[in-house]
Amino acid sequence: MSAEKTAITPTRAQDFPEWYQQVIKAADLAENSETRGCMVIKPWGYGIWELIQQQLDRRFKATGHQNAYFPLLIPLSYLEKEAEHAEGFATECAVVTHHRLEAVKDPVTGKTKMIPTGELAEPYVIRPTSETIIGAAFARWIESYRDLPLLINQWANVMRWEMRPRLFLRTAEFLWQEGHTAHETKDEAIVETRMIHGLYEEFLRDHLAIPVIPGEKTENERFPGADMTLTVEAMVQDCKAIQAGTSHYLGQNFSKAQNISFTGRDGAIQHAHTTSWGVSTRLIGTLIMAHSDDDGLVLPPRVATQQIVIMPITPKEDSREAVIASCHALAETLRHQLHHGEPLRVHVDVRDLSGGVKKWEWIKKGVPIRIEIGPRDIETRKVCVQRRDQAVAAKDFPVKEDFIRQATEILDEIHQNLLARATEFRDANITPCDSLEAFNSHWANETPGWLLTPWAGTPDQEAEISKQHKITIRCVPLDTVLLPHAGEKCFVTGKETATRALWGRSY
RNA sequence: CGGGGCGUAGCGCAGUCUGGUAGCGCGCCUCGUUCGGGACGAGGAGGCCGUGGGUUCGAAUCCCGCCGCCCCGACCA
Repeated sequence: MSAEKTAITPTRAQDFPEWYQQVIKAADLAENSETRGCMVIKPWGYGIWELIQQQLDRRFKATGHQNAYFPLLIPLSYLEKEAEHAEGFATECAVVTHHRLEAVKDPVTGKTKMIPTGELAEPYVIRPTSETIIGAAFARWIESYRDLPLLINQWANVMRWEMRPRLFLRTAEFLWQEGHTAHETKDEAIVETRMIHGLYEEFLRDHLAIPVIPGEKTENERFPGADMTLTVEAMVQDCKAIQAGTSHYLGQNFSKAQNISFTGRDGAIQHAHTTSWGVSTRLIGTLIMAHSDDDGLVLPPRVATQQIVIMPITPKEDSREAVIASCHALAETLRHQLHHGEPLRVHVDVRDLSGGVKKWEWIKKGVPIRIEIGPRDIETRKVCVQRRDQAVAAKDFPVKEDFIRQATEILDEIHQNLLARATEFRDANITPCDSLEAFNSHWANETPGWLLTPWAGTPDQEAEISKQHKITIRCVPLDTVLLPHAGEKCFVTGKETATRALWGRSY
């Protein structure tokens, strides 16, 4: 076996999209289902989502939001109320038109067919997002300025009839959270929109170890019906951009269309200012592409379904029981430790498989720390520690008690290493650019990084450049983001400008 | 939704041109030898060849419809 052999074929460099699919398969995260464009999320993948959910939910609650649940099916007429918004979704919705199935037996073949009957007077749309149905509820619930702000979040599935699905990144049905809030004033609504934007940025950084560029979408790229769309843009290992989360200020557009109004402090009827914001199972696709390597998945510790896997090494029958007991005892001790407020997630793999097979399985699944304990380790009171952020062959043999003490620190160290690695990669692949010529030639590269340019162009100019190079303005980065400067004059119009646009290919 | 490719065992594929009711590798199960390591040997299980129809004595193979998947576009909150 050659030293270069990788657990995943092809490698990232050989065929990135195929590598991505193979990582998902090797880590047993998800698979395509019989239902078009939809995936089955398997336990190892769903566990990641549950952790994302729990940790984000805690942050939403801490910032004053409450969870609620709204119907999956939205009356068609609700979408008709908000024209601009509805146009943005119209072509990709699944529509429910019947409410009964009738079993009909074919007299010739004897086979039973199910025929939809009972056509609905008004069809329902399977929610592509819930602005309209939640807005209708808000219209009922809000009467006075005293009812504001109304801060609601929903964990749900939504459906968009995607033409080109990709596991986790773009599936027809996906899981997400959608926050919907209503406020008395524009300022308050914008504070909310920005607060959530910041929350997403921190979550990506501190929980998923993904450094993002926070910024605002241009008018062309905005959510249909929004006055302002904020985004967090992640760069993955083929230098493409992934919009990892968005937060929208919807102005009074939706509240006027849906009559979300209230009596103000001055007694006058006013329309509320609303926001909406969300992240989805796409985060899982983003973290796979951001961190994984040619041996498979690499999980950031805070969202690892299991953080530590202990593998008993039992070469001799007479010491077998003692080794396994020792592994369980260590696991139990570790489970009593807290890592960012949560008990360590530790698994003992007692399956009767050869050690090498087990070890590689957990490498491919991306477990942050692997522990091996054999008869010799019991005698020396040491444990064999291997880390997913280090070379496969790298091993450390600390005294067991020392490891127990250091376990949570090692997890944090792994997190920091992943974040540092991803940040370094991102920064190396963002280039300042203020010349049209350099800009145009840049996109001929095989995996072009992002360009940061001074920008004062029109939406039409933006659209033309986008089409020409198959790129988009990912965002206009926030002032607080420190990126290298590239002159003061727009690379297209030559006008002086303080605005910087970040261009790139995206998923 | 346009252009191309493909549906045969859990996975990857051969067989299709030149019809004669299925084969290889990996995986899986059993036994044995191994084993601080992605082991080896022997034996075994598993498929109405995507689906509906047609041609034929006979169809994985030929013809027509449908469904699904993959790649490239268009679309993508």
